[in-house]
Amino acid sequence: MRMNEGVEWALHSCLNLGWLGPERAVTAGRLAAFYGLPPAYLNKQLQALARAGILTSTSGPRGGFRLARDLDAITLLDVVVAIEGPDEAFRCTQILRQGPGGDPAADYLKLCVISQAMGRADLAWRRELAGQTLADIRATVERGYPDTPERTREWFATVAG
Amino acid sequence: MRMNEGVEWALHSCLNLGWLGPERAVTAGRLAAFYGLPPAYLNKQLQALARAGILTSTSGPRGGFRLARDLDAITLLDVVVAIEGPDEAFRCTQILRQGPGGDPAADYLKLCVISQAMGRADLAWRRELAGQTLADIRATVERGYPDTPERTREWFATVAG
DNA sequence: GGTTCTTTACTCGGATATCGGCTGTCCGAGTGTCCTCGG
DNA sequence: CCGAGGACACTCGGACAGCCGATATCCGAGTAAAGAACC
Repeated sequence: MRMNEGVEWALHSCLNLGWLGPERAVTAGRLAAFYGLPPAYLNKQLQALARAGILTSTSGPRGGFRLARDLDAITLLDVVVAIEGPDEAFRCTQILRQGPGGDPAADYLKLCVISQAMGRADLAWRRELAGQTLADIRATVERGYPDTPERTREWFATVAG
Repeated sequence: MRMNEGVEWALHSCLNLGWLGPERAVTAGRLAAFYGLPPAYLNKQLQALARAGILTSTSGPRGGFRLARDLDAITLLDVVVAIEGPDEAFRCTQILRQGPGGDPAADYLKLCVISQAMGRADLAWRRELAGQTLADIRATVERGYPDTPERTREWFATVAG
């Protein structure tokens, strides 16, 4: 049960986009170079964010990605779902159907007590993720490392891309 | 981010072992036949439960698996960790080290705000899993389906294995 | 000089290889049982 | 009849393939900008 590595990249990239502001679009290559990530693969993740409506993408020269809305309207869950998909980790395969006394027509996703319990745990996880926005993260970072926004802007302004 | 299918099998098998009682050991083949699962693969999962101290295993004729302790001392988290391993789903790769201003010696597992936030979500998930024992599950099942214990015992007693 | 058209270079987007881990299977080590043989 | 020894069959345990999804890469469609040509 390993989460897609792109989730981490996407979260950090969204934060960076937040510090850079929505004026300019930033290419996947620039965002990848910031952390030394494979550009084409990060591009794939950013595409997923665009499909989910978290980013907007523009092609051509001076194109790239920018935030579709402010960071306080983007939760951690939004990003995770955009990359990982909406399915929960535990998937009940309804093996009770195969057992003695099992009803092939029953919906054990709802009936199976184990499925319910695992669903509650998944819900607690999602609730925690949905309770934190990227603006919260940004605020915490800026409180602990006040020069991060300026350094980030500087890097994207000076380093050739 | 898909959970190992063996977790579902392990949970259901532990419940069945709880209904059958600790007097007799039950073979992986019998437990697998109950749901029509591949016997050798279920055996692999049960081995993991034995390594984790949830089950005890005995070889030879009249051997098999039995519960190492009562169901009220086995949480859902115990079973999940036994099958999936102790690592959490989100693994911070500390990409901040590679970025400008990154400290190669810093422990970003603790410092990175994103890592902290994802860790909190994982903790909420684990807390929910640890808060429910298999005895709770058993009680809920018996409340909704009172004849399940007897039917299960009957099946294991009558069906040849 | 201004406007329009063409060329150009750049970026996203999806299609295409490659790799690791879950899924599934098989055979050997160990062990309890049953039978046989001897006392 | 009773006990000891041995053969046997059964089960776990770990070692060995197969397959699917994540990882990583590449090339084409579309586009905005820059330059050239024309008015």
